[in-house]
Amino acid sequence: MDQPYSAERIEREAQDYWETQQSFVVREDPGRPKFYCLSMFPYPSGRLHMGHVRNYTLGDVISRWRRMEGKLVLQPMGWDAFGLPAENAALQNGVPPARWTYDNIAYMREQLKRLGFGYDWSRELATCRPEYYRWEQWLFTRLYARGLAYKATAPVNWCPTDQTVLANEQVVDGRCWRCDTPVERREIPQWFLRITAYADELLADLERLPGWPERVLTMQRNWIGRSEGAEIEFAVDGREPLKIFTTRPDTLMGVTYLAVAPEHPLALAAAAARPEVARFVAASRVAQTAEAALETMEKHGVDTGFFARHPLTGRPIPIFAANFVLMSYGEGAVMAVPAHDERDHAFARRYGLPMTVVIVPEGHVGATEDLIRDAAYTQPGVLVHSGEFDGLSSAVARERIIAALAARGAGTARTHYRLRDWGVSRQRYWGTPIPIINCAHCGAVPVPDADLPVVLPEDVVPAARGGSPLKARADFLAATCPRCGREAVRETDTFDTFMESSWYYARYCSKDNQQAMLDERAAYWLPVDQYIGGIEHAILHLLYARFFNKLLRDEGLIGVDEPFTRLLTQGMVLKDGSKMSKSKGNTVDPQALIASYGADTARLFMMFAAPPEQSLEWSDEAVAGAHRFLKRLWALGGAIATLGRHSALAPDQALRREMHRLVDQAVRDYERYHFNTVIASCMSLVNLLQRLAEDAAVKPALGPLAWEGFGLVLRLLAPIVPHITHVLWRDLAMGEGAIIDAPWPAADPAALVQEEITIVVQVNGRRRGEVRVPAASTSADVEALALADAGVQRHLEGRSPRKVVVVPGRLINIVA
RNA sequence: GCCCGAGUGGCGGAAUGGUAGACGCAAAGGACUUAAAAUCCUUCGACCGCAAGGUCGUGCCGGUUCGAGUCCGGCCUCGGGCACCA
Repeated sequence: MDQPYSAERIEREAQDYWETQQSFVVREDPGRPKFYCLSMFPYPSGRLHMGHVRNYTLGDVISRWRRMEGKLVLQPMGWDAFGLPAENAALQNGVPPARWTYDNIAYMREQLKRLGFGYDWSRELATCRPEYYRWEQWLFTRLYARGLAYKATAPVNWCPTDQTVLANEQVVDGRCWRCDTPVERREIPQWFLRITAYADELLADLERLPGWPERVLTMQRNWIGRSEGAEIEFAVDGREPLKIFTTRPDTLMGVTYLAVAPEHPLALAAAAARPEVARFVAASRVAQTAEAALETMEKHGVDTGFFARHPLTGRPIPIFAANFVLMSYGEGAVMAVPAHDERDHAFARRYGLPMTVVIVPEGHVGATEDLIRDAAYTQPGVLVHSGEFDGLSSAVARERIIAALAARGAGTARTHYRLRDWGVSRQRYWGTPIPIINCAHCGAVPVPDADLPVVLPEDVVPAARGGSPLKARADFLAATCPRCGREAVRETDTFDTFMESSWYYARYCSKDNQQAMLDERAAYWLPVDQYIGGIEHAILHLLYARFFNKLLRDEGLIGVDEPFTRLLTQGMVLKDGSKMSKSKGNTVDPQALIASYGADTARLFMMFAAPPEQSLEWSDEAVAGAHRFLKRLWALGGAIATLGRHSALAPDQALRREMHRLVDQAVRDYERYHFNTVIASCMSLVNLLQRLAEDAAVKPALGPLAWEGFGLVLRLLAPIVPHITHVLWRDLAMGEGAIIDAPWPAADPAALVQEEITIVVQVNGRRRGEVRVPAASTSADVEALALADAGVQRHLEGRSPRKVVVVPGRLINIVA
């Protein structure tokens, strides 16, 4: 401790201690309160980035803090190891995705260890290992048996030059990122999980997640998008009727056309007869699948020449083919009410289609056409031009119109979800093989349990063109139909990587079990008490994980309804105001930070620079500032060591009160997860203790107070900067064991008692002074003192108070 | 286009509807030093004033309230998500 602060030495000593003591390896103990703290596992991209450092520091701070509070803490770590970047890397350097991934994991594991995170490494898992994904395959076959997995067609981005499916990310401005060819939309058969069967429960259970940020709950609610409406059948002369869904059955009498997808049988039939429809259908193939692209593209259409019959009036309604209608959503057809829907309005204008106003605001006078001159009228209102429904409100009309449809067998009330079933097929190599054998006679047959896992060959280097390399692997492809025993071929599609990340939180509990997916240990640890990750996962990952939890529950594998009790969504790490990214060239490598300042400085900076949920602006100067604080803390330890530890004299009460006030503040801020203000309080404590240590040289009675304060601040800082506090605690012999096992501190309530307090005095809401009053003063006492104040009298300018508002213990406002 | 957030000193940020700017960074001045670095001390929202003190100030416009950074309505800008990046 006489030596200057050396992060490298200190951090090695602390980490050696945790390693030899196996400090973070945990076993279930039903007699103790458990705390499962989980950070979203990383994709092994090669090196940690600042977002990881922030995420994992937050998780580690919470874990260590709960442990000091007396909880049995599980904090595991693993690797979300399947995914597209490994294939992209393979294209660049010819290394198999497996090799690249395992090398990355090895490097990043060392980085995590160097940062001092308290993980139970005995539970480490990588999702690309057969012993992990075999259970995912097993679960899929169970879901298939229960009808929760099924096959249907869905659109993909297709590059006609490379003859391959592109991810949305690989489509740039509507073109292939490699060869610049305009991307086409293709409908191909794919596997789906029936998440919509759980839509109601996924929506309802959001109410049972008070530990989640409100904005995430709102986003999920909107994403699921439950809406009440009607399913309506429009008869088509000489063809199958069209089934459509609408949330606005009250506008039914205003329907002036229908629109079908370009791939719809009706559009294809029209294309055979009319060249302009054929041209339109062909042109519509050049399109993307992303919703953002779909919503912002030019809306085009063409008259198919077919007519539908209005279900109530029998009036003929023209049917258009339109590029914004997708075949795979619903029935591939929509009804259009241009007077009351923005998109229909714009489309009708473009093609000179009629608009009929059927809803007007209550009390509307004048021509109804004026209502929709510039835009559709989308609010509810009163019905007009709707025959027998005229004069009804939108709400009543919905019921009546649905009843009228039902009476004719042409429609029914229906609940609809924006949420769509989850397409889990990927036409890629580096993923979990879908455990299906395609037999010419029996169709898609699930692989029997005894034949699982279906192992992905790891010696493959994928190519840019031509789709999955598994199609060229005879050893992988060849299979025998489990049902009829004839020759068959294995499914070559792999799972969406969101599948693996949807249940890893449970597998950590039973990681070594080769006989079952999960066991009783999962029952002990689940649910996760605290989950921590980026806000960018607010919808997809978190919704899929919630869905999987319910699937696992319904398979009898776990007992809880929701996987994550509390959720912390951390903000991004920015530099110069924007997200760090290779393309922007504004990245800062955490490795350099660790090398020059050490893990504690990195952790301290990350926790101090912003509250967890906000974005964090990178600053080299602020990092240096964090390091400076650690040097001061170290030097303070040296100064404290020279002071007397015991004294018969009473400590300075005012100083002790200030000390415990700061401790109290820090403890409260831990509860709120405001680690930046925890650190602010600790800095104030260190400032106070520095002055105190100087004064103690001449006033020995201050020695014990300095020791007390230092013991408190070390423990408050221990979760954030565990290395330096470990060594200082040990070298100053602050307690029996290591600081990681020391009890969590609390402010001494006796020290916090004040005899006199300061009350702020306002006149008409503006601060005009303050008065010192005994802590036990009544409102009347405070008012009398405030009114006697010279400054108050001056600002009253002779007026008498009309009203006096007293906030006990804080403030008095005199209104004159 | 749709859904969800965020905007406070030169900078990061603090503030259960109750003293706006805690804590830190940067900057300026000073101490120590032959000098520099390191360290320590002081000042630090804008404007008026010698001072006491006062006025203005939390993206913009409006509202609720004794009192609004905080609540409500409308805008602007930036960020996240939009189902095949993870």
